[in-house]
Amino acid sequence: MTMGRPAEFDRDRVLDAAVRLFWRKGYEATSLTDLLKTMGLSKSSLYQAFGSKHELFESCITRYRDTLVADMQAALDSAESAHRFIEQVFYDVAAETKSNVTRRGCLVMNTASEFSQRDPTIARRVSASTRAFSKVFATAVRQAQSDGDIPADRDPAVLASYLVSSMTGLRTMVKAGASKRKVRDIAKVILMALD
Amino acid sequence: MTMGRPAEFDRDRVLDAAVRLFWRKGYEATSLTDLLKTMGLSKSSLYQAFGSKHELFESCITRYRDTLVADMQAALDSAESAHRFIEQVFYDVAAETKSNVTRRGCLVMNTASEFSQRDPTIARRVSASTRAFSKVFATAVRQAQSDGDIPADRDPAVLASYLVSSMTGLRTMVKAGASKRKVRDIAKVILMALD
DNA sequence: CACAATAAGGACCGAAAGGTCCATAAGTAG
DNA sequence: CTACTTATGGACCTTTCGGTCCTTATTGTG
Repeated sequence: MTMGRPAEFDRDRVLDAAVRLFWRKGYEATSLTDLLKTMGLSKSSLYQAFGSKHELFESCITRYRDTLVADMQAALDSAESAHRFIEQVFYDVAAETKSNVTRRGCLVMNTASEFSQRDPTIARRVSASTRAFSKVFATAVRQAQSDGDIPADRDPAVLASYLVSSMTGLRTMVKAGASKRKVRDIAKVILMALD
Repeated sequence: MTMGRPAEFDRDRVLDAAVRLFWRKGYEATSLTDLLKTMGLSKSSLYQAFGSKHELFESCITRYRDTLVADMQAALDSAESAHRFIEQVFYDVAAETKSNVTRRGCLVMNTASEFSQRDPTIARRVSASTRAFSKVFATAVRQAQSDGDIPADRDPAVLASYLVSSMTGLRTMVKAGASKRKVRDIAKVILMALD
């Protein structure tokens, strides 16, 4: 079996570039030309490696989800406490207010908002990703409960969903132009639900 | 001064049709052809009456905001209490779970998510609309405070922003495929912040 | 009735969309 | 070195995009 010519690009690297682009501009507003330029490859390469714009997008959602879940898990593991981790996640959103680069919400929830409705394939991925995020939060909540930072009688799954929902809302507020101050005030109220 | 031929369509009627379409599909995914069909008018009429797709969208945002604010205000006025009004607004979101027609979030926040970033004109409208929604909530909070249903020491403006943020998150959860049960559970946690 | 003013229909436009295809380049395995 | 396999670049294609413009229809006004 012969191997043929090897690709000149690293799949994950160019996928990350595509993720960033979709993340910033959404699916519809991102053109093939945009993608080609950002990913630094030719049309043939893109189609051969990823199939189509739509399939590329699906791969991006998956990659984004895997990366984010891993990052969250790592942050949780290295946090001084699970409760502190949850707090930090929300206060970090306030930082997104300033920087232009990060004022883009969450790719998964942006996608839910943009066209989860019209596209069953995407809908399934969005739903799966939401569950994955929720799972990390649920772990954090349970941990915080055994630390005594969250009342033991609260349902971890419900609180986790609440955190995902609140996170989504807060990041959308950032996109809507809320000030750092306002974001922090809202975060404070959100976190009160854990007491 | 002569008057010329009168338009065959009612401006607000066709605007409402456009609102519904943009609301469901977003800006980019809505084509002129879509709009023409839904609004039931010819290309010339649309351009003459609304200028361009972009200007039409701006008009839609404004119309949506005015309608929604009026509806909210009316619901608040006719509610048995301000606190009950707030509760109802959130539990109503759970109803959006089933019906296909209303699984579309809030046009303003969808817009914030879709392309508020890239478009200063839209960003200003989104921000203004967010403030308008917040204002209604703030009124409700103050009213509920004087009713004794919300502690008097809470900041009405902050709570109002929190409600807008939470509302946005919750409606996005619906779009992401959350079940009615889950939406109601989250709503319950959200409302706890008012106690 | 004639004129002015506006609406409506639809042909038309350039640009850009996503996608295909083919010739050529560049590797690997024998 | 040859044969085979895959990658790459770019020409090309169809469709649709938002938008313009000109003609024709329809109304109010004097």
